[in-house]
Amino acid sequence: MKEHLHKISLFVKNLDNEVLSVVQTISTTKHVKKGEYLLRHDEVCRHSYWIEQGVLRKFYVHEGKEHTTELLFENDIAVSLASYSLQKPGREYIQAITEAVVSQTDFASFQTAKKVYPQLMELDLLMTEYHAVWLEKRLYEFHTLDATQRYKLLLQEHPHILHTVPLTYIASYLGISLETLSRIRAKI
Amino acid sequence: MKEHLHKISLFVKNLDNEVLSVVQTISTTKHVKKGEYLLRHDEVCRHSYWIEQGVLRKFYVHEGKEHTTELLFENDIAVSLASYSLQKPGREYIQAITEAVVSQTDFASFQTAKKVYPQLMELDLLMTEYHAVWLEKRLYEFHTLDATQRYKLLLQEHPHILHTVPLTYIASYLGISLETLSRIRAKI
DNA sequence: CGCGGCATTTGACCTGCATCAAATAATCAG
DNA sequence: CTGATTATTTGATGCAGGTCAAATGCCGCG
Repeated sequence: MKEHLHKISLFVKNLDNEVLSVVQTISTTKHVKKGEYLLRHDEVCRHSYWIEQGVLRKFYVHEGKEHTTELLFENDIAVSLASYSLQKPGREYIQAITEAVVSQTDFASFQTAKKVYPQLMELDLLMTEYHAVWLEKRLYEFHTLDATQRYKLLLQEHPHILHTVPLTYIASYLGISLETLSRIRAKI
Repeated sequence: MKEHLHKISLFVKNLDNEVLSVVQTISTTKHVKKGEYLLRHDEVCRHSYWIEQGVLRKFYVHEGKEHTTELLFENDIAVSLASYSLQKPGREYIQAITEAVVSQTDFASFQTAKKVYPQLMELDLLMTEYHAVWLEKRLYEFHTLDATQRYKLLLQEHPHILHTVPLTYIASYLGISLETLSRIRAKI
């Protein structure tokens, strides 16, 4: 995962100034309050959000229960891909779980810009590849690690997570009940 | 998922002939025998395989046990993304589970072609988006459906699967033991 | 300071699926 | 056709993690 991120940031570093300024033009900075939603179930995801500050989560509701699919931190990109890529309503919510600052990019504008600047098409590809590989990793972890191992790994990858993310969301992200998470924490 | 595939095939239909012929040039047809491997653990995935005929599977081995991550049919593309996108060794195997015919495209050549023909870059993006959305769907199903429901859904989406794919691989793909699959089938 | 409301823990019990072992059934070479 | 081999089923048992309920801790606030 590290290598992928490195490849992307290298690519961004080498972008032409013209391209960078175009991206600037079609993006706007947005301040969001804790608890605020950037996307709701059944809405079309018309923006991608580059997180400058704060923590967001992505989740869906199934049988009255929230399932957290992603926890998003600084420099992550929040977008509901299924909805975004086809511009049709999706099932996911995107919510700020702390005060946050995001750079919002409009889907349509970015689409147009990509046609004019192939570099942006390539960047989009790189980021989508990264997302796909991340999803594969997540599936892999669910199939090869038990709850305790997944919790430990999460702490390792995000040492500060306990300060910013409530245990409910962590449990949900790990795919376990709050009670089980509590027992895991008691044990360690 | 259907819409995504439709979008992709529409895009391919509208590709310039020049671009199509370039793709032809950098691809070669390959006949693979049942059981044959197109990729092994720790190898770099240097090709993508467009399946013209037959069935393949993608899997990895963890603690001596095979985990099937994908079952691939006609018109699917077999590639180990984590390995392919960074051209580094990966954990996955790709194996033919029936006699098969695939069109093999070289990574490096495709990379070059994409730079020359932005349409190919766009196509790659569309396919990668599709793959990512498919992975999200798979995660969703693991978290919201029990083993029986997943089995039924698989049959619904691939009615002929029982003819071509041994139960071992189906169980492994569903993330359950062979015994559990057998009990599910007895019950229905 | 004490109270109401939320977050977290603890306990008792349950269930889906894994594992191990053994019995059948299907397949195939000779 | 027959015995060996592999695929599938059936049975017995165990366990990770779920659910429900109750207890405890932790505020902010009047």
